Amino acid sequence: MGSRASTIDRILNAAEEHFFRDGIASTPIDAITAAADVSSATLYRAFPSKNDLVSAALRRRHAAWLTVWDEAIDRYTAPRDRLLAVFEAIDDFADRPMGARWCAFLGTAAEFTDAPPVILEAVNLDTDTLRTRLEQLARKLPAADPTGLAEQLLLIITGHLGMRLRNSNYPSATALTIGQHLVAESRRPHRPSNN
Amino acid sequence: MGSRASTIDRILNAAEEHFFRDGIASTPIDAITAAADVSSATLYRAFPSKNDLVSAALRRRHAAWLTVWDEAIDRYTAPRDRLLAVFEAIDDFADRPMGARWCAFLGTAAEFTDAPPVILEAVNLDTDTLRTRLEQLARKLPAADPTGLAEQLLLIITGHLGMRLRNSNYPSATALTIGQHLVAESRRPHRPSNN
DNA sequence: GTCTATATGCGGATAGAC
DNA sequence: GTCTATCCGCATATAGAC
Repeated sequence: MGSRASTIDRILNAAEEHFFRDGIASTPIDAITAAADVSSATLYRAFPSKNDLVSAALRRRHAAWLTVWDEAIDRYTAPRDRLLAVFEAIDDFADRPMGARWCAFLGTAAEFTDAPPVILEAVNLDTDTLRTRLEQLARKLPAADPTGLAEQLLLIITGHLGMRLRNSNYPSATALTIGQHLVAESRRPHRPSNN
Repeated sequence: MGSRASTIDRILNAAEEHFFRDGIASTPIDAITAAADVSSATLYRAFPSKNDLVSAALRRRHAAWLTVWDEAIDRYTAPRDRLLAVFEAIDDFADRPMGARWCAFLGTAAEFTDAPPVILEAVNLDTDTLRTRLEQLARKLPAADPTGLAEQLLLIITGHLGMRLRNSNYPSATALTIGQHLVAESRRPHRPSNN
């Protein structure tokens, strides 16, 4: 404390804050260098291109998200609660200083039609991790189709994040309620819908 | 047929196709003028600025969406089916020639941190119409809380559209299944969750 | 109404000194 | 490693002719 963050950390802090709040295309490199208090030459020495910087910021952010999520999961013991803790984790993550406007990964995916490989991989890593870990958690409870339940929850999470574009402080209650319904419903052995 | 579309229509066609597939910031005006086969002076005569063109394209698209949605609703008579027809309409709309990569309105909202008023209004119009009409349809069936059900469906719709960013041809089956569950569940009189 | 030509400003990236 | 200064290309928008 008191000692200044390293050059690279300052750049990544500024990148995360600006890219994922204002958008990548809308954030000139100058905004990053100014916020990090480094020259453009220094930035380009550490990160060969703007896209490389985006990728690095996404990867660091992904690691931070997994930590927050793990902490939320570990607050509970019942498998159902540990699965639904993801909604609490999303709130916790958004409350951090560098919270994105809606979702850094979806936002990045939305900005690129053909994302460069370094960026595409970082985005896909997030999706894959979400899906895989939701499925692992779903397997711990008596669900007829854990894979399907995980997919449903992934859609709900994506929907909740997307709702922030329609209303910047969208509350998480609706997503949580739907999640609870789906978990309850998942016990039944596949009743294909004509109610 | 055979007669060429009007200048304005050609511009709007090109705008819709490029803006909502490639992104607004990533689409230079030159790409629009080239596709519409007009000069930049002609475009700026019809639309004072790029933002005005974005707004006009959004408004025309919104009207087209409502038509497709109405057609889907009118294929059914049962209130439940008329409510869930929104998922069919989304598929129909995406299958059109000028289908967006995920959603023109959410995509536009994602690109602007502080959207100019003309654009913000066009985006909000879409959200408001979705919410209002879902609620009207929900009122026709025996739901304990039609407003809440409409909100849940809006979140599902947003989630389904957002999933296209994770997987460009995301099937609508998951969203429809969740929608069916929620409609079925909505008959019960508010059982707040500890199952 | 539509064109050609251009003014004007900005953004990503680099050269070269220290 | 970090700086200052700058190259180069591109994007929005306009002037003025036809």
